[in-house]
Amino acid sequence: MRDEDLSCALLVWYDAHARDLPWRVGPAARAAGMRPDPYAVWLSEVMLQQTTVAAVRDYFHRFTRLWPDVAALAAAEDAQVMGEWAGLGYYARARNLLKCARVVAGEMDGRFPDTREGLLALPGIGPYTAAAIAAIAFDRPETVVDGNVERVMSRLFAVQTPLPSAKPALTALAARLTPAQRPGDHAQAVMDLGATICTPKKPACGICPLRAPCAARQQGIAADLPRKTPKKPKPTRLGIAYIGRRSDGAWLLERRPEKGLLGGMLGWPGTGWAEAAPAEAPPAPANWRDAGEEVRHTFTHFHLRLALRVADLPGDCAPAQGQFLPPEAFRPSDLPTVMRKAFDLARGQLGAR
DNA sequence: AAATCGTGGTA
DNA sequence: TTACCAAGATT
Repeated sequence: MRDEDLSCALLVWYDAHARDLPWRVGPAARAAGMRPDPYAVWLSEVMLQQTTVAAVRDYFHRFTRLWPDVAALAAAEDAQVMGEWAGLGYYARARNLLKCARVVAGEMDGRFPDTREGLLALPGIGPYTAAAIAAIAFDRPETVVDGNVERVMSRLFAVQTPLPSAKPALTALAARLTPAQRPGDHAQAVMDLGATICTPKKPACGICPLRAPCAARQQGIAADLPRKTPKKPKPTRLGIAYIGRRSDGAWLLERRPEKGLLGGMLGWPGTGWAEAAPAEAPPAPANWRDAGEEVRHTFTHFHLRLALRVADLPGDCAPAQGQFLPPEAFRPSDLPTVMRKAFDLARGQLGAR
């Protein structure tokens, strides 16, 4: 089957089966001349980096309600944006989101660049996101390669080379299929196919619009592709966090440094996290007691077992680490997940107030 | 260019 | 319980 016929079959399928997503202008509306808002496309694409649609939906709604356009986001307080991003992970995305919004609002009159090259120069926009915004928001014939596209291409052409080595070859195959007409819909069609039909574990080849030309299906190896080089095992690291509450109800928290894990987010003061057992390092003198239960949490490249200490702190407490935030100045939902888990356990130990 | 950087759902 | 996986970017 010719490449043109493949992409045509894909668009026919997309016209009938496109997912209804909050940030998307569907194929029918698109054909009627509707255009997606580049701000919404950018925001959704950044949120969707290594993140599922299900997890992004509510965050996208909250962000667009709080900040309807790039100028509003650019004017937001850093702490509020980081708090709204909390729980979504990969917090460098939120820091770069703000940087990018401020460049676009401050130096580009609030308009996003409409080319892949222009977009690529902005913070937090890499090869995938630049191509996605250019194709989806501006209908540029750019080739979008994410995990879905890699999977679909590796199966369609039965590429046996394992990822990530196979990435250039898969990109070339995806480029071959990118049509001059409706490249934005094409990009979304491949990703929808990968997300709903050509899934990682049990692909639904029986209802796939590309089942006839698919080389992996012909060979009966669709579910085995793409091959991937094995990952390194995750070590376990240990740490201690100190959750203190002052007599007026204020919590002792710290703003983590911009760089590194959970950068820019709120957290509980404590030890570093290492494979060796940590020594006690209370942020203020007090009667710290063991919370009894530890937090177990898995990050991208290590497991964490976080022991918890809790204490009631005096009104004149002068901590060496962190700062007191009154309860009305922060919500548990402002904390990254590992810190919120710690809060949930410790709050029970400290009792009501 | 290999390592770093989160989280929740799923099998 | 563990491991894998999801619309990757940055250094």
